[in-house]
Amino acid sequence: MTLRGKSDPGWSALVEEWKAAQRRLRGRMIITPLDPLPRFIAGADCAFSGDQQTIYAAAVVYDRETRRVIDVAHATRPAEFPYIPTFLSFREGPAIKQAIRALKHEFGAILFDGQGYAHPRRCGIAAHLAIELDQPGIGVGKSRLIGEFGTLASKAGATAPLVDDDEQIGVVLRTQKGLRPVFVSIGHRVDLGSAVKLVAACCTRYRIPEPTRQADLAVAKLKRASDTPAASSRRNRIS
DNA sequence: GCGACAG
DNA sequence: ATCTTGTCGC
Repeated sequence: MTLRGKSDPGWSALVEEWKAAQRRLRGRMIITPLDPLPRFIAGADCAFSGDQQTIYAAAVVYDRETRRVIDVAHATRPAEFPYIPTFLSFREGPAIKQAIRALKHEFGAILFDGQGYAHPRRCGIAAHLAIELDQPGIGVGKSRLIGEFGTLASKAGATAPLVDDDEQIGVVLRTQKGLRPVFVSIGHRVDLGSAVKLVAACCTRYRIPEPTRQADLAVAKLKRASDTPAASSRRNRIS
């Protein structure tokens, strides 16, 4: 990217290009039940180096039967796109896709950290990446991007529809009693009912479903190992 | 014009 | 996302 800020002439033209790309991807979205719910679920997440110049991504494959992570893959790339609300996938997408493609074990669906359909153009990061990878994908956001929702019970499993412009775009799901809910929306090759069931089925004792949580833990380790002063010194053979 | 705004 | 330990509250 050459233009760096909203004050640069041509910024709005770039924004329109990005929006057009999202609308094209949205046109390729396939909505269908995921049945039966797959046993092996991939999860992906990313983190940034202290100077913000490097993006670390991790992907895992989680076995719902044994409740264990059976595969982990990493990717490290330069961060070349800024964080702009509604364009998150342009920033994190390349690294996350690379990590997912590096997985060796098969999986039947991917859980992403962020919205899928629950996006202004119905193409959040989960939809964007799942469509490009042409794999079943689901968005699991820790907070809301758009949409309104009512009060939901405080017990685990409580849900409320997430609505935007008179359309249901997702489900607000409380995964643990008394904890803040997560925002579930479809990405690709799933329907909302299947998405919510799968996310709920991937939850153990934490707010975040295991595939995504394990990916978060994995990327934290990667970051620690490559972004730490001590680690850098060791790599450079300094004592 | 004034907020809101995934990670 | 990231800066950051203990601490107040259900």
